[in-house]
This record gives sequence, structure tokens and C-alpha cells, in this order.
Amino acid sequence: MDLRQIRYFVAVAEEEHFGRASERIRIAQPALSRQIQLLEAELGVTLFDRLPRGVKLSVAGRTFLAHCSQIMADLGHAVSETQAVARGEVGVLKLGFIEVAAWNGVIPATIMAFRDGYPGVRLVLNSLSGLEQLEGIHDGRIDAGFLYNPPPDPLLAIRPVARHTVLLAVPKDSALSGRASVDVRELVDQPVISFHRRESPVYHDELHRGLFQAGVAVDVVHEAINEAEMLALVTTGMGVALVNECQKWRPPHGIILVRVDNLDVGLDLALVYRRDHTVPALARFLALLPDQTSF
Amino acid sequence: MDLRQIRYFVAVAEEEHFGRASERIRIAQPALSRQIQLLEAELGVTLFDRLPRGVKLSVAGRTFLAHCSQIMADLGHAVSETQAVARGEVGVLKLGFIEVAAWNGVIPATIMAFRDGYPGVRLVLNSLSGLEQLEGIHDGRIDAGFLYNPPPDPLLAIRPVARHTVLLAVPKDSALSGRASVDVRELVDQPVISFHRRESPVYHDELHRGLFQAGVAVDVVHEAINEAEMLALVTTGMGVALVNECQKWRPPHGIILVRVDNLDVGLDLALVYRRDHTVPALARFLALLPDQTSF
DNA sequence: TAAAAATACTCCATAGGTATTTTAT
DNA sequence: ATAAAATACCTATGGAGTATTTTTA
Repeated sequence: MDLRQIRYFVAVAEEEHFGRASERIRIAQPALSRQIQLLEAELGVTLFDRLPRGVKLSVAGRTFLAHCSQIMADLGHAVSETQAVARGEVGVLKLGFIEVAAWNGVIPATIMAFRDGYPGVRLVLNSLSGLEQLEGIHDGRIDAGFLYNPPPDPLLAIRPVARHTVLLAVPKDSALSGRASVDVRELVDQPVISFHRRESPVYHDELHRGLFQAGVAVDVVHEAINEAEMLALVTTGMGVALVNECQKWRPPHGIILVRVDNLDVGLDLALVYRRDHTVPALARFLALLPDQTSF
Repeated sequence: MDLRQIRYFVAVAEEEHFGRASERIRIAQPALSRQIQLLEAELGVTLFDRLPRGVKLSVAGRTFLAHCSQIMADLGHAVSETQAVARGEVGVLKLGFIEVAAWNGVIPATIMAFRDGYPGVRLVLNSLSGLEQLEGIHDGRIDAGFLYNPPPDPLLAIRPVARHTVLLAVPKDSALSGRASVDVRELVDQPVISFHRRESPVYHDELHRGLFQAGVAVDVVHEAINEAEMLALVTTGMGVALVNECQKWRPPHGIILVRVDNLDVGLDLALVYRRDHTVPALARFLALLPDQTSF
């Protein structure tokens, strides 16, 4: 059997006339007759009753036509849906992100723009740590992830998205809370709440490298497991903390965030994905993602 | 596009390997590669991600595969259902019949056998007059009809089914009601309830020809429009009536049916259908219909 | 280096074309 | 007699085969 034969069959069924059908499908009448005969022979069924003036569908032919129309329509849908998926207009896109980075800026903006532009793509969003995202990207649990300071990896493509810095979180009633900015060297006499290296080694090292370069040996009074814990401890007055500037989009009650001068800490937010990624919708997402230079 | 390409695509998708797939479908690997490339070119979509050890379906390829599996399955169903319809095992069979002839005998027996043997065929049964059936057979409202004394018609096939005769319907309290049989000549002095010729001309003529041949000129006191009316009038004592012997299967209260000797009336019940009939189920029905000789 | 897919080319099966015959009213 | 489908036969497109090259981990 052959889709050509099915198309021919539908044409003859609709025209009820081999000659007219052959004109419609632009082949000669004998060629059409033969294809229909081959189809009938393969099915072992007479599809048309031959009349002196044209033909009519047989009872079995009517049954076959109903199915064929359905099949041809389904095939059309299959093609257009496959093409839509290939264009990235339909499907699923699984993204990871660092929660704090998604409170404002390029991440929510791009996600909103993508939802708008590609309503046929289901976005699956997961708030994950940087390490979890890298694992997820490798094993395919997510297609791409927004994370800070991605490690170099020949398998991964890295699209810089934004460069964030750190702010000093101080209690509202602290002596520093009224200041527009604080020089990093002023932290020498301050008790500092830091975080455990294990939770974010690249950032931890980057931060301490920045402090070392400024010649500041800080007095770490606690190592928290995340910034939320750090901020909670700052409110108790236990010390001050250097936190991601994105915390300003959700400032905790009782805490003031102050700019820190002369501390060069790079928090490079990037969209990371497999260089050999195969999800067309990801290309669409990348196209909507503003280049870092535009910030 | 081509069903062959779709079969090839499914094979490669399942094997995830052009070489193995080509063995499975018994063609050379390059031929398979080319057909897949042609399919991809026609769709404008990459269906497989080529890896160093085999291939994997792309995202769009997975979408296409899902549809293709469905389409191939539908096509299989289309073929088998079409063949079943052609064999007369599935479909619709529309039959007409004379009500009185269907109370017993070959008609209900054959219908029961057919229902049993071909549960996939929906039987549509219509109680119609002989004339209505002939019209219905001509214009396709019914595929075949059980009727009496069908007129000769080169377009129609006639399958004799049974030969019925007539009985004399007399009131229970009549002088004739105790008799095993009545000679037709005894009707000379009886008031007779007949029926209007328009309602069944062939039978009417046959009946009166039979009476004429027996030398009986009957005293017709009423011309009814059907046998039910005739029987109703017999119960009133208005007269006697010659009715189809099938009435014995549903004898009205207050009436006795008596055999009539020396009256040669042929009520030839036949199944009538278009000689060029196209309903496969009708052939099955005919095969189940006992030949008249077996009665 | 090796496994697998792609390319180059050759061949032939078969779809399609033209001329003609058969069929059924 | 006529319209339409079927048959006969020829042509050529393109599917499939063999040999070889390219690709990538």
C-alpha cells in the first residue's frame, strides 16, 4: 500500500469518475485505473462499482474512504505539529534557576516574554542550587539553568546574563545603617556572618578572594547554609553579612542593605545548557534572552 | 511523503541504528539513509540526532513517531474493517417484509440465524407492503424484501422462499366452524369479505382467478384495505373471508380458520433484491436462506 | 582507530504516458 | 453509437544495491 494510492482513491471517490479524477491529480487515466486496481488487489476488495457513466463507491469503498479521510487528516496534523515542535513553538522547556536571581531582572522578564511569544510551549521551572542545575543539565532533567559563575566545561554552553555584586546587610539600628556606602576595609572590626563553602564553593572562593585582595581579614562569627539564614542572624545583631545584591528586591524587615566600596566580587549570572542541546524551544528562549551588553 | 518512508522511520526510531533497522526491513543501509533524508527534507525537520554510535530521535522526531504509530495502526484497522465489510461480516442490511409472513417460518428463522452468524451486521427491518418494498428496493431504501408474487422485472432477482395458500376465516359460532375443510364451491351462498384490488393487485387477481377457475362467483359484501380489517369484520358476522394461511400463527379471538379444498391460489413468498445489488451482507443472508425445495 | 552514517554511482522495478480495445447502455 | 474504463506496450523516474568516504568520540 501507498499514500499515493490512497490519495488517488480519495480523488476517484470524490469525482466518481476516473477521467475527471485523473485530470485533478494530473496523471493519465490508465495510470489511475491501474493504481486503483493494484489497491483493490492488495486489499482483496472491490472499492468501486463500475457503471457505464463513471463509477460509484462500493459499500466496502465507503468504509475505506471514511478511514482514509481520517488518516490523511491525521497525517497533515502530524506534519504540522512535528514542524511546530521543530521550530520550538510547541513542546516543553525545562529550566532551572537560582531563586534569589529570579525576583527581578532578566529571568522573570525573559520568562514572561517567552510565555507571551510561545504559548504552545509548557515551561517547567525548578528552583535549584547551582550544583543541582549543573547535574540536571548533564542528565537531561532540565534543558538549561540560570546559575552563578558556571565552571568551564567543554560540554556546556554558557550565555552571560547579568553581573551581580554584593551588598552589606546590617541591622537597622546599627551604626552603619545610615551610611550610603561602606568601604570594605571597615569590615575589619566587624563580626561577619558568612556561609559554608560547601554550599557554593565558587562564590565562596570568589568572595574571599575579593576580601583578601582588599587586604581585609574578616572575623567570621558564623557560617550559615544560605543567605536567608545569614539575614535572619543579622537581624539578631550577631553580625553583618555580605549578600547577593538581588536581596534588595525582597529586603527583610529590620535589615538595611548598604553598598560596599572597593570590594571586587563577580557574581556572574549565566544561562547554562548543553552545547549539543536538542530542544528547539531552547533556541527560541535564547533568542529572547537579552545579551548581557544591553544591561 | 510515502508510507514506505514512514515504515522506515518507525524502524529506525525503534532500533536507534540505521544498520540494524536496514536489516530488519531488508534493505541496504544507504537506501535507508537516503529515504530518511528525503523524509527529513520534505518535512523540513531533523528527525534523528546522529550520534557516533547510532542515532536517537530528536524532540520533533518523538512527536512524529507518536503520530506515525497511530496512523499505521489506524491504517491497519481501516484495511481489516474494509475487508470485513466486503466479506459482509460488518455493515448494515436493510430488509423489508410482509408482516403476516414474518410471524413464523423461514423469515424469522433466517433472521435469527443471520443475527447469530453475523453480529457485526446491523439488521434494519421494515414492515412494508409488497408495493412499498418494490419501490424501496429500486431506490435503495431497502436492500431486499420478502414479498408475495413479485412481478417479473429484469432488474430484480427473485429467490422463492415459500408457497403459502389461503384459509377460510369463519366466525366461531358459524355452521362452518366445526368443519375440517370446506370445498370452495360451498362459498357460492356465503357473503364474502374481500379486499380492495389496489392494495395488492397481483394477489387479488390470483385469488379471483382461482375462484373463477373453480366456477365460484362469490358474493362480495365488503372490500377491506387489509386482512386485519377483513378478520375484524368476520368477527362481526358480516361474512367469511379468504385470508393468508399465516394468520393461523396469530388466530384472532372468535374466528376459526378452515382449510379450503379445490381452490388453487398461489401465494409465492420470495426474497426480492436488485440483480446488481452491492451489499455484501446480502450475499451472506442469501446463503443462510433455505432453498424453497427444502420445505 | 573503529563504528556508523553519508556519498557516489549504477541498475532495474514500476509509476506514468500514448494508443487502442472492451464494455455497457 | 457513445462515453468511460481497461488493456497493451513503451518510457523514465527514483528506489535500492555495491563500493567508498566522511565523521566523531
